[in-house]
Amino acid sequence: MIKVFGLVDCHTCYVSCERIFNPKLVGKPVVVLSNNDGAVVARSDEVKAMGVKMGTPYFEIKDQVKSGKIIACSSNYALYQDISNRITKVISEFVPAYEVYSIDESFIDLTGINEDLEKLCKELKHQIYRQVGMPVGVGVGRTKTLAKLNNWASKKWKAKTGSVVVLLDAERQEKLLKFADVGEIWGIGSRTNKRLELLGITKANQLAQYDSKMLRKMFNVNVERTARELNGQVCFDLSEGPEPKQNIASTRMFGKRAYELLELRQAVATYAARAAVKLRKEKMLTSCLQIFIQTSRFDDRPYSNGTIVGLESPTDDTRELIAAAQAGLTRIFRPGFPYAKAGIMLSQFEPKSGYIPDLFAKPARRNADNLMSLIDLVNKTQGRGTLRFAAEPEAASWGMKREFLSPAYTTKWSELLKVKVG
DNA sequence: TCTGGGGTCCTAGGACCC
DNA sequence: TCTGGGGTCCTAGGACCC
Repeated sequence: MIKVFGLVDCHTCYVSCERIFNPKLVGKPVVVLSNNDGAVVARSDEVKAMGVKMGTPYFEIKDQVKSGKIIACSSNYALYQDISNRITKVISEFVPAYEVYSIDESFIDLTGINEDLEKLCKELKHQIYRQVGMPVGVGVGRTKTLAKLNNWASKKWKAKTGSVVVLLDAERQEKLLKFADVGEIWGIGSRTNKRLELLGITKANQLAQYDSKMLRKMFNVNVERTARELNGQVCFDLSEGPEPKQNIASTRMFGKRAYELLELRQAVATYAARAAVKLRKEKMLTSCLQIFIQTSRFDDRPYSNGTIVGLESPTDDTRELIAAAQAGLTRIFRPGFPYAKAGIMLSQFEPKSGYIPDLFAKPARRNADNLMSLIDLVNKTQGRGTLRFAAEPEAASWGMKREFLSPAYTTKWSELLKVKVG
């Protein structure tokens, strides 16, 4: 059976999320800022037209924000995730199989659907807009890589007002490959792009025609697969259901430099607790915790260090993880540096169900499971931070800056949108 | 002054084994 | 001058993604 893949992608996702609940932002130049209001992570079309690049540091556009030329929003991931979940629900009602690829993209499997696919995708787009308020584009092709590229084309080809591009016959697909730069292809990043240029490969069709065995030799198996996919040969299949995570990270830049061990201890405890929540959500136990601290990479005298702390026995107990993180921190902390960032990473997981501690393992603390479930439940229903460990401060000097935060419209009762009638 | 966070996969190279 | 040849496993780092 010949496969058909689609890619549904939210148009300027975070900006559109903000616009759903604040229609005043529609048609205006809007950016969404990263954590700590550090840099631009999403731009509306109006802002793109002004020449503001992705990743621009906030201070470079501060004047335009102050003077009202650009509207800034702090990122509100709880809101974006909630919108994303609603979109997934609409998709799930439309197609037999799909893969949530990221917060703003999903692959859909259209194989064997005996309908006008363009019409079907337009209807899907329409329903997502009607039910959730999110504008999306859809690209359809013989492989994931082609679906991605066709989705890109849906934004580039002005004639395609419907934002749905379906290319299933080789000739029409080839036309796009001739038009698209290799750098636009999914899986070809800036490094590979530069090296391909040296070989004289600048357009997607040239990569498709290049000897794939040579590509494997000169680059790696992924570049080879990407080239094959451009020819319609499926190398990346749909993966249904999220793969179990292999790593869990919680890392943050500080809102303000931290110098004292105490500040870092608090930060690290907060991150460890956050990672522990994610771990329990995955229903996994970890036996390896990594911790790192670093000054800003723009500092004259940078210091960066990390260490690995093995856990005595696999655990998902926040207290164990905080203790391990503190032990690691003591090893790598050096006084006198302006620390800008710290982080925790967990790895080496095993499923919690069916875990049998070995005879000599350190026993889990009493009632650990009940305590952790209770904490998670309270924090989920009453808001993050309602219950926390003593090592985590309520408000920290190094905490996140979020000057332009929108309300939690959909995830906190107290911040539900109020509608006036009459 | 101010520059994101969280992932995955692949590869090269070292350690170790017989 | 020449200096086994496979394996496996692990890790750090690179490259990519959104």
